[in-house]
Amino acid sequence: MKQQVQALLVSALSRLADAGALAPDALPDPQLERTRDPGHGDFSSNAAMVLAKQIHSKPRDLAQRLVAALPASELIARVEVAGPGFINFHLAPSAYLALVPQILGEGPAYGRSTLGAGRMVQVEFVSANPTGPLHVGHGRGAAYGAAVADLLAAVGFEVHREYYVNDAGRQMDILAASVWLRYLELCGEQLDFPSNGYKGDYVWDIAATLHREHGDAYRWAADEVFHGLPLDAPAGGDRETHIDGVIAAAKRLLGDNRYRYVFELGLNTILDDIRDDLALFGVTYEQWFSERSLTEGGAVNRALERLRHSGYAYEKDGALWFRSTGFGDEKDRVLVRENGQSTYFASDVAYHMDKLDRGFDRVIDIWGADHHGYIPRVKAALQALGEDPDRLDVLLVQFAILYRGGEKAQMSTRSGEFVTLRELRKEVGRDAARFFYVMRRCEQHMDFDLDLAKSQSADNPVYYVQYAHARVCSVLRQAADRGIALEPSPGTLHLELLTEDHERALLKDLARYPEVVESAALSEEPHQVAAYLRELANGLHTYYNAHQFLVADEALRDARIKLILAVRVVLQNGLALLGVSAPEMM
RNA sequence: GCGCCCGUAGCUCAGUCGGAUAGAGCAACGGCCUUCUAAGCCGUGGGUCGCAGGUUCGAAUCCUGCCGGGCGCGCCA
Repeated sequence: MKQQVQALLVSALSRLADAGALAPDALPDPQLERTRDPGHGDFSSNAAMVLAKQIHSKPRDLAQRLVAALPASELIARVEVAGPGFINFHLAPSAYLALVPQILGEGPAYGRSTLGAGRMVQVEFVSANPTGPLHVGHGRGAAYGAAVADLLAAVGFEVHREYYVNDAGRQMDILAASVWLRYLELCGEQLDFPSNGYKGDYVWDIAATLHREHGDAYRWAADEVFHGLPLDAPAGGDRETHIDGVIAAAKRLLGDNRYRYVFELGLNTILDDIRDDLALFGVTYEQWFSERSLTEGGAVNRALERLRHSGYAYEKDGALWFRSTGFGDEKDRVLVRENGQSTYFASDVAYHMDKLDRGFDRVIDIWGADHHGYIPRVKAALQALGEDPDRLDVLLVQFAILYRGGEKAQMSTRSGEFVTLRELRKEVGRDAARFFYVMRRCEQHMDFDLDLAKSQSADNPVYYVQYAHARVCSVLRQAADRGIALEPSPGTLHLELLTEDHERALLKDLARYPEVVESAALSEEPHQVAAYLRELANGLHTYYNAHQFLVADEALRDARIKLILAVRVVLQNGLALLGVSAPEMM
C-alpha cells in the first residue's frame, strides 16, 4: 500500500523534473511516512520541504505543484498541503477494505515479500563455548538472532543460520581436565579441585557417565596427578599456571587417545545439550561449524599465508603478528603464539574468510557486547585479505542484567552460579522468554527481573497478544456453535459496512503489517514487530469491548467476522516471526 | 587514560538516516462483567527528552564539550 502511494509521488516528482521545474539529479528519495495524527491523513511526505531548500522555492508552493502533478488513483480519496509544506495523503476507504480478502487469500504469506531477491545472507549467532549449558545471557542472542534470521527470510533473503563451535581452545582443555578430576573424585580420589576449573553440576554428570561406562580405566592416583604442579591461587600460587599444569598432567598420564576420549565426551555431551536446548527454544541452524575443522582442514594456514602474502603479517618476539593498525585498529594482533599455537583470532580470520568464500552476499555476526573491541581487527583482516569489510555486519547484543530479589545476580559459568536458559524456559515458558528477549533494541541494556518473569508471568505482554488471538478463536467457536457460516460466499461480503472508528483503525493496522516487517528486517530490529503486535492486539481488544461481532444482521456479522479473521492471520504471522505460538484457547 | 553502547514519565522502555501537540506498558487513582473469555476495556494524573552550547524554517533526533551508568582495552576464548 505504501509502495503504491510512493509510486504516485515519484511519478509527480519526475513530471515536474520533465517540465524543467526540478533538476533530475537533485531528486531525493521522497520520504513517505505513516502519520501519527489521523487528522493528517494516512501518509505524509516532506518532499516539498526538502526540495524547496535546494531550488530556493517556497515549500507550500512547491507542495501545491507536486499535488497538481500527482497521477489520478482510485487509492487516494484526497491530497492536501498542510503545515509548513507537508503533503498529506488520505486514502479511500475502499483501499483498506480490499485488504481483508487479500489477507485471507494470502494467509501465512501476507507480510512476506521478495525484497531480498534471494540474495544469500548468513546469520551466525549464539556460538557460545561448549563448556557448559547456555545461560540466560545466551538466550537473548538466541531469540534475537533467530528473529533477525526469520525476518530476513520473510522479506525474501536466502538465510543460512550458523553456530560457530569453539571446540579447539584452551577452555575446552580446562573442561576436559575438570571432567577428569571429577571422575577421579568419583573413583574415590581425594583432591583439591582447581579454582579455575568448571564447577557446575553438569561436569559431575559427564564424569559420572565416564565412570559408569569405563570404571577405573581412567583412574590415576591424585598424588601422581598433582605431583610437582604449580600451586593454585588459594595456596598462594596462580590459578592459570596451576590449571595449565593439570591439563598437561592429564595429557601426559592419559595419553593422546584417552585424553581425546574425555575431551570428546565433554564436548559432545554439552553440545548435544545446547542443541536440544535451542531446539526446544524454537531455534535451529542450517549448520554447526567446527572451529577445529578450520585448523585440521588447513584453512587457518591458508588464511595466514594470504595475510603474509598481502604483507600484513610479520614476525616479532618469536610470534606472528597481524598489522591491524594499518586499518585503524588500536594495536597489532598476534596470530601465532611464541609456542607455535595459533590464536583464536587466527581461527576467526580463517572462519570469516571461509564465510565470504562460501558466497554469502552478506554476513551477519551477532555477538555479546563484551566482544565489541573485536570488530576492528576482524574487519581489518578482511580488508587485508582483499575482501570488502562492509559485507560483514556485526550486531552487538547488550547484556541481559539479571535481577533477583531486587539485586543483581552474578553470572559465571565457571563458578556454576547461573540461571540456565533451560531453567528460564521451564519457569516462564518458551513464548514469554522469546517475546521478552526481543522487546527491546539490541543496543539497549536489558534488565531481566527473574522474580517478575517467574512469579508474575501474566504481566508479560506476550499474553496480551496471545489473548487477542485466543479471543478471535473463541468468537469463531461461538459462531460455529450457533451454526453461523464462517466462509460465506463472496456475494454475501459487505465489507463497506465496516465504518466504525474501531474498524477503520484495525484496517489501518492490518495495512501497516508488511511495512513493519520490511522495516524490522532491513534495520534488523525485531522489537518493531513486537511493538506492532501489541498495537494490533490493542486494536482487537478495544474493538471487542466496543462492539458485538455476532450480531443479528447477517451482512454486518459476516463483514466483522472477515475482519477479525484477517486480524487472526496477521497475529499468527507476526508471532511466528518471533518464535511465539498463537494459542487458540487461554 | 583510550574506544564502543546507553541516559526520554515513579519503574521498564518505544520514538533517533531532523518534521506537525514526545508515546506505550507497569505502578497510582476512578469506572465497566444477566450480552462473543475481565489475561480485557474506558477515564484521570504524571515530562527542563542527563547538562551546556552550536547547526536551521524546524532538534529527543545532527555536531562539540561536559556529567552519569555499562562494557572492552591479553601471545584468553
